[in-house]
Amino acid sequence: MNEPASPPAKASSARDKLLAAALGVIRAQGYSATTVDDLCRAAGVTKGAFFHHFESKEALAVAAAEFWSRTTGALFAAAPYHDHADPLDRVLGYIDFRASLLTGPVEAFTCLVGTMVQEAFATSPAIRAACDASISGHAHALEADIAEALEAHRVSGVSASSLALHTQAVLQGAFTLAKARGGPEPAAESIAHLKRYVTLLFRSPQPEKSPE
Amino acid sequence: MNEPASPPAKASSARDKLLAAALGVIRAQGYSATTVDDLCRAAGVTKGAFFHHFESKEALAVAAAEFWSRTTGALFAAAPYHDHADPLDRVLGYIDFRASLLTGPVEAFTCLVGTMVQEAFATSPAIRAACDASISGHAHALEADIAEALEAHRVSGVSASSLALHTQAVLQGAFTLAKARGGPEPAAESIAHLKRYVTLLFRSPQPEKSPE
DNA sequence: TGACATATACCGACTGGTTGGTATGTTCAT
DNA sequence: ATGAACATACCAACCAGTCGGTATATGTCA
Repeated sequence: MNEPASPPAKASSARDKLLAAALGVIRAQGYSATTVDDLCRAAGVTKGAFFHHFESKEALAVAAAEFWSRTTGALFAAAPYHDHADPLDRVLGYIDFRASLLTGPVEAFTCLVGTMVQEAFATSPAIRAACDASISGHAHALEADIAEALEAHRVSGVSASSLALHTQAVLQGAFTLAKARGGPEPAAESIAHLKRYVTLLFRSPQPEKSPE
Repeated sequence: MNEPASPPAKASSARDKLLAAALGVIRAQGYSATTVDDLCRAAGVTKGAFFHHFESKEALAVAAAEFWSRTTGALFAAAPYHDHADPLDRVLGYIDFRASLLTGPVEAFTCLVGTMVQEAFATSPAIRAACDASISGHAHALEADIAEALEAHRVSGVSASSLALHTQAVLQGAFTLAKARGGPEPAAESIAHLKRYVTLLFRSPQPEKSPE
C-alpha cells in the first residue's frame, strides 16, 4: 500500500525467500493447510525471520499475492504475443501462450490467487482484496488489445472488460478441473474452447439487435 | 462403497445434520479452515456423534462430496429445461438455469466440490477423487443433450464430452471470480459468454477442415 | 412375561501434538 | 552504539481423534 518508497533499494533475503517459497507451497497445499513452519522450512529461514518481515500469516498471504502479480506481470509483459500487428492476433496469441504454460505437475501451472481466494474470500477481506487486485489487474492488461480488436472487427454487444474477465474465469475454471482430474488435459481443452469462442465472436456476422 | 444395503432404511439424524451443515460451513470457510468442532456446532451434535459416523474429517469430506452430488443431482433432474423438444434448447436452458441460481451471498451459490478440490487435490487422493466424480458426473449428465444437439445441427470438430466439461470449467471459474469480486456479477457475465459461445458454435457455418 | 444379551447411537471429558505468535536474545553493518 | 536482520526457546490456544460411559431398541430363551 504505502511503503516508504523502497527500503534500502536492496530487499532483504529472508523476505524474498519466503515469498518465493509461498508461491509453491500454498499452491500445492492451500492457504489454510500451509503452516508458518511449512513456509519457514521451505524458505530455509527461521520463525523469527518470518515474523520480523510479516506481521502475521495473513500479511504474508497479501504480500504473496502482490509478489505473484509482479512476477506473472513480468512474465506476460515479456511474452512474444505482443508483437502481432493485428490486435485480434495478440488476443489469440495470449490464449495460446496460456495454453503453452500448462506443463509439469498441476500445482506448478495453477494460480496462487485463485487458490487463495477460494479459501479466504469470506474470512479475510485483505486477502480477498489482494487476490481481486491480482486477477482484475491481469484482466485489465488484456483489455486494451481486446477493445482494439472489438473495434477493428466491428463487434458489438460485448464489452472489452467483460470479455477480459471471462478469459480469466475460463482459466481459473480450467485450473479447477485440472486439479480435480489430476492433469492438464481438461485445462488445455477448455482453453481451446475459449480460443474457439473468441474466433467465432470476431468472425461471426454481426447481428443488428443488441443482446440484453 | 459396499455398505450392507441400507442400515435400517432410516438414516441416522446426526449423520444427515452433519452433512447438511458441512455444505454451508465448508463453502464459506474452506475445508482446511473448517474444524470438526465447527461442523458439530453448526449441526448441533457432539464430537462423539461425529466420530461415531465418520472415521475422520477426511471421510466426512468424501461423504459431503457424495451428498453434494446427490442433492444437486436431484435439483437439476427436476429443473424445467428438460422439457424442450430441441436438444440445443435443453443445453441453453441448462445454462440459463445455472445463471438463475446466482442469488444470495457468494457462499450460497458456489460449488462445494470445486472449493474442496482446490485445497485437497494434492494432499488427499480420496477427496480429489470424490470431487472429480461429482464434477465429471454432473458433466456426464449434460453430455447426452449436447451430443444430440451436435448431431442435429451437424457441428463437427467438437466432442460432447469436451464441451460438457468446458461448461463446468466456466462455471467453476465464474465462482472463483465471484469470490474475488465479492458478488455474483462477474459470474453472471461469464455464464452469458458461455451461452453466446454455445449459440455461435451451433449457428456458425461449418468449416470443412477439422481442428487439431 | 421378564431377565439378560447384543447392538447402535450418542455423549463429553480428555490427550498429545500442532499452531500462530511472542519474548529475548545475538550478529553485524553503519 | 544503534538499529535492522535474524535466531532460539517458549507459550497458550487449538486441533483431530480417543475413550469410557449412558440411553434405548430389539432379540431371545426360559
